[in-house]
Amino acid sequence: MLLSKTSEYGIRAMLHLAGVGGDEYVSVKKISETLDISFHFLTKIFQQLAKSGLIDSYRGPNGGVRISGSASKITVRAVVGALDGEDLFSKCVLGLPGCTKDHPCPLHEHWIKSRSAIEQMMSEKTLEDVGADLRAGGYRLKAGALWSED
Amino acid sequence: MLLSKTSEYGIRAMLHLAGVGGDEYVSVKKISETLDISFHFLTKIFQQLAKSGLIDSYRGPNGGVRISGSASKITVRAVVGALDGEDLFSKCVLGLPGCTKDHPCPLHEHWIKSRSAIEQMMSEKTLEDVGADLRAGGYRLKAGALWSED
DNA sequence: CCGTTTTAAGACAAGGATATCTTTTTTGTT
DNA sequence: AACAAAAAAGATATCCTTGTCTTAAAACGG
Ligand code: FES
Ligand code: FES
Repeated sequence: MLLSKTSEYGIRAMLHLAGVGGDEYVSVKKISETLDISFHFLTKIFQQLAKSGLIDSYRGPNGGVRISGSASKITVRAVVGALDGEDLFSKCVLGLPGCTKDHPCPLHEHWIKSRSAIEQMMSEKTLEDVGADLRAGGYRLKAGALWSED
Repeated sequence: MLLSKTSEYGIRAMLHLAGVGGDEYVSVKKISETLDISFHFLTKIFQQLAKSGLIDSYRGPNGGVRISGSASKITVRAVVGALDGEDLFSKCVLGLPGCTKDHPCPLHEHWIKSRSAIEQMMSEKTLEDVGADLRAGGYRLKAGALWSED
């Protein structure tokens, strides 16, 4: 699998926040119910995203999480980096240590092209872009239903 | 991680066999020592590859494994398919069930392009091609040393 | 001040991937 | 026939990811 469940859930949750828009705090409970993701697991994921500075969190009644700063400055690439780390974007496809042009495995030249394509794809998608797509309709963030705010 | 350890090891072992060339049986023990891969684990992997028809195996003294049929007909793509299955080449990047144009997630259009690029990269690399590359020199299949037959 | 809502943090359980070990079966050699 | 070499098969162990549960801390409203 390309991404861990942690990243899959984390991206879906962040894209959902982008779709909702605004700078209101949304409770993790609500998000987990809307997207059919385990509440406790999602809580852990948001804690990681908070430590990475991608979200703000606030406790107490009407608390929750929200995208930190501007959604136009955060990319899917950043979310993956915060949750899964840099391995996908830096490591050898065969798992050999030190993937460089000087010590290539037989797939190196081809792999780094695909790897860059993935990274670029994730880097050019800002949360703001996806939020607009979601609101325009036709896309989904969970099984069985098109996106809606709640 | 893109590929499981099973696929990483399996590809390295198959590429090694391609580098050795010929239709002699090579013992799994020898391969595991040459590539620094756990012998027992590699045995399991070759058993899967045998069931998929990508290798022949033979027991007893001077037995071992060899590429089945022609190395020019087997691709890295086929090895991954046999060991990790088709998920990488068919599933939604966000893990949603049923990745199709009709029920797209917000990353669908971009992801299927990257996904196809990966599949094509792996499909155009035959074992024969890589075997020739290895023998020409300059590539590695293990940490710390360029490829050699043993 | 007290109770409720919410995130934070930590403990724990279930599962799969990875790794190791032992036994069995096949084959070749002496 | 006896022995050795090698893959096949199965049992078990270790680790990491995933998932659940419990308790603590913060914030708000009455
Ligand atoms: S060394 Fe293998 S992809 Fe770079
Ligand atoms: S539906 Fe998500 S990649 Fe196709």
